[in-house]
Amino acid sequence: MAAKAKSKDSTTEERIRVAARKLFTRHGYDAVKTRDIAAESGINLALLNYYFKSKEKLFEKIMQENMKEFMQGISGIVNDEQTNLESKIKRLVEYYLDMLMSNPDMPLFVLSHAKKKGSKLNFRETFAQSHFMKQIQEAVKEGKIAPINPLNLMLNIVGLSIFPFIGRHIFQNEKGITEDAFIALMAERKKMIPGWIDAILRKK
Amino acid sequence: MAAKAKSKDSTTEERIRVAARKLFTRHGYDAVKTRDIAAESGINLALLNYYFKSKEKLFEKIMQENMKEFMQGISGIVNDEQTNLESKIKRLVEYYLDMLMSNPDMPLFVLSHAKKKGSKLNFRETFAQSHFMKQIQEAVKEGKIAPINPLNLMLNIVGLSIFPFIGRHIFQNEKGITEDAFIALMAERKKMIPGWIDAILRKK
DNA sequence: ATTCAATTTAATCAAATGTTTAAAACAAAA
DNA sequence: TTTTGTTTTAAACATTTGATTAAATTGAAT
Repeated sequence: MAAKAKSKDSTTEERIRVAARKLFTRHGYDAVKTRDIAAESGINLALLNYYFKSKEKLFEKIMQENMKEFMQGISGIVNDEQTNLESKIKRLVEYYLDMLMSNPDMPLFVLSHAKKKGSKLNFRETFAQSHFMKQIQEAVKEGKIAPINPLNLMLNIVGLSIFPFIGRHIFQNEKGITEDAFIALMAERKKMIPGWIDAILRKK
Repeated sequence: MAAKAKSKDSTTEERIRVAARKLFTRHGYDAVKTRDIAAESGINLALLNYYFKSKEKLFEKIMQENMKEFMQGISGIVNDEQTNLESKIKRLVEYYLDMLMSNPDMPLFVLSHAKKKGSKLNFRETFAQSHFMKQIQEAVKEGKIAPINPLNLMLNIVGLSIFPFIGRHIFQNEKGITEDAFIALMAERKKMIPGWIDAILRKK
């Protein structure tokens, strides 16, 4: 029974998928070979084609998963009619910081592959029809916040949240900060970014 | 004479270097094949090895060039003792926006490869000993700006400047904004970012 | 136990890839 | 014109790569 439960938790297909996700997310499509994935998942090379038909098909699957995870929580937040603008901004920042703390390679992967057909990722579209966008426009009209191009606001929220993960290797190395310091820095930013965005919005 | 002048402007080595820079910057190391570079530069495949010894050596050369360009103007700006804090921020933003408008693929390349040995890119180090850093610390001490971790300030300046280029494919596509709109958006940000940073620094 | 389907294995295949080789072509100097 | 050095060319090489194949093994149903 224990053996059966273990088998259920780790099917061959699942092991391949997990290994592929790890490698593709970190290194991208071309740098990762089918033999790398086979080794990482502890399977025979031919099983990759047996279960996923081709390297490319496997990659597309991983790409969809990553894009979905990157976007998944956003819709709920930006379309929630029970929260105000300030709260939405805070939740967006928290969503990204939490997600990326557990998967720091994700944004670089997502942004590197956003141009591929099939990626189906459109920030602008997601925000354009949202309740969040309405709230911004109303606040500008009521003079509660400084006029700002909604796309710029979106870029600022996402950029301030994501950029440190994308760029972490340019300051996290032997001459830079440690892994622990990076984690502390991100925790600090998680708290500070909503305030920074607020300052930008209230700029005179 | 005209033929001689032309030959001087376009040596085989130079043509290979230019083609390689274009392709590597856009697509990265593994996705670009030696035959791609040969085709792009209009040379015989073996010349790549004749002039640069190996694909890897050529890539390292391109990587150094790109890293250098990415960092080159910064030192001058952050160590200039004749300009104040506000002016330095403005010039940093302008430096990046101008550079990246003419080479939008650069940041993704630089950040993707920052972890490779030989990349010799360290933001934190560049800023840590700078006059800019001193100015920040003094301004905080004098209560002129809100206390802020200098690394966070640096990340905010660079992130707000660079992120739209890194992320442009997630909002610049058939369902998103046009190339012209992107250029206009960047021109707008070039003007707005210094003010946003200022608002962040003066946040109460 | 037998049969059939599903999964796994190891070898093979065809094409791609970075590199090397040797000869041809070119350029410069004597 | 000849010699020497440099550059270019096309073919070949050795290895890598994604994919296929056929047989063996395993698992499920009868």
